[in-house]
Amino acid sequence: MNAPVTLAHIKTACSTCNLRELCLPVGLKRDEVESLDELVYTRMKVKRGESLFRTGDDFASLYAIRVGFFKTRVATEDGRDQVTGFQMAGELIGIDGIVTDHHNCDAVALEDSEVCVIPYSKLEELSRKFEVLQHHFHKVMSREIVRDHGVMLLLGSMRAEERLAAFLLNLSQRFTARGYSSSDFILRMTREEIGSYLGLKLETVSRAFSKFQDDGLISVQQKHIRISDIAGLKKVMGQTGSTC
Amino acid sequence: MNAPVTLAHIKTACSTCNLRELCLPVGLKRDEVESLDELVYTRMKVKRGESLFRTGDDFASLYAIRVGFFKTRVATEDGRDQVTGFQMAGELIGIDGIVTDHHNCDAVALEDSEVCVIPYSKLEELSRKFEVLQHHFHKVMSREIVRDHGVMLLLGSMRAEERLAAFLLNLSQRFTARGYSSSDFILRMTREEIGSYLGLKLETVSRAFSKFQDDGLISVQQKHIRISDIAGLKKVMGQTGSTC
DNA sequence: CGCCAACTTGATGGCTGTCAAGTCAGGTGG
DNA sequence: CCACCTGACTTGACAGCCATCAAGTTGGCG
Repeated sequence: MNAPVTLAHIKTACSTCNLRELCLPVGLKRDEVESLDELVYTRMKVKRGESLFRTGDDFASLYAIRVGFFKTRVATEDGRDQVTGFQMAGELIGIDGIVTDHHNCDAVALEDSEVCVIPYSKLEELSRKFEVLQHHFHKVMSREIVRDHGVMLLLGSMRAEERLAAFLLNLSQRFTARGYSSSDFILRMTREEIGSYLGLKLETVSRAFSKFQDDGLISVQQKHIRISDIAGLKKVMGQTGSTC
Repeated sequence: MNAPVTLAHIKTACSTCNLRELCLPVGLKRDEVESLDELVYTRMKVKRGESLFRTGDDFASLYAIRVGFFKTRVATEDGRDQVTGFQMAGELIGIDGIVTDHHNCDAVALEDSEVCVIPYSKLEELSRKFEVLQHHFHKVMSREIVRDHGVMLLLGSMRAEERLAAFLLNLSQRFTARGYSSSDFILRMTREEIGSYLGLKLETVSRAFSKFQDDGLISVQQKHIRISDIAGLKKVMGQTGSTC
């Protein structure tokens, strides 16, 4: 009861975090999770609109999102940019920095957020000790690669409405995994950011939302989305169009 | 001279491989590279058109390309597919399989090829022993993620000619790194495969090649490409078009 | 109450997909 | 050695999807 447990320690313990079913500790046993506790020294708050890191920043840590919502984006010299992902609680960002020791994208908070700072050198060190952690970390990176390939498929071969349907279904599924409604949620990003992610202009995104609403698949009220016909959305995503 | 060195051993030693400046041993010291030798037990030949692995196959190994050229592709149930990359000598494929213990894409040889088989469990085991190997493997995965983000940028925000210019410049650079001509090479893939990778139809790819030739940037003779104006290609890639 | 960013909706145009016909190169068999 | 065949490629004509430009609406916030 009176054990010398500091507030800071409580605050940063993976073993007591309510995200442990989603975050790095996924699938680890109780004592293994406890070994992770020493991985996370600090937490950081990032206000909406602020960057957690930017392209070119020195890379030192990965970040596990504890609360909030981020987007990552890459840019070219000539001003073009592309949203490469939207990340929510329990997801890990910053892996892009390992290869060059500098970050290769920007991570921007889309709402007031909080992240666990995971010093990368510490993660490598613990990975050498704990096989399960090592394997889990490799899985996280592999999953990101597979996810990226899925986005390529979307960008390379789907039409506007198919892309948006896929996007909504993906969000829905991820909200479900976090215990939120799968059919009723608030978008944290603008039409323009959705468009950038999907390779579309904001007007096209807006039109597709309206179309889905007219077709009775969803109802849209600005950022508030309610999905009324999941099967219908899946059908939109699946239809190849004209080619037989 | 008469040391009992088996042919098999010679054949699979990273420490004597002429790709060691490109492959897993990149940046490792001599004795560290030697520790990799036990990582690679076998080599495999894959004939042109054959698959090294397919979606759904059990995952057990990564593959380092020793000779040849591959494409990887993902597909949806409804028949759509997308080439996610072209891999050449010294590059590592199969990472997509870690997350689910099953491969998540197909890897098809575009010419008669040879790969080193790297048992994944062995790689994890050695990674726990050798910090440098661990870090290097993480870098390989991180690089793949960063590369994928670049492809997303290409697919999401570039026009047909910009995409093809970027593609040619990327190939050129990778050939250079392997000691081949940067301006004169044979494409191993068809127009359709290039199109799939770039999110374009084969006719559009063909037209863009012809346009580049008319503009004096390259000369095209079926699969034989000669780049005559690298700077010109870079300019094509850089031009944002109309938006200012 | 007014301002502004975000969003919606309409009109128009262009890039690229689609369909079609023809060319080229390499390999096979007579 | 030549004719033929096939897959890959090129080129043209046309159409459709989505970008662009423009105007108006909504909702949040000072």
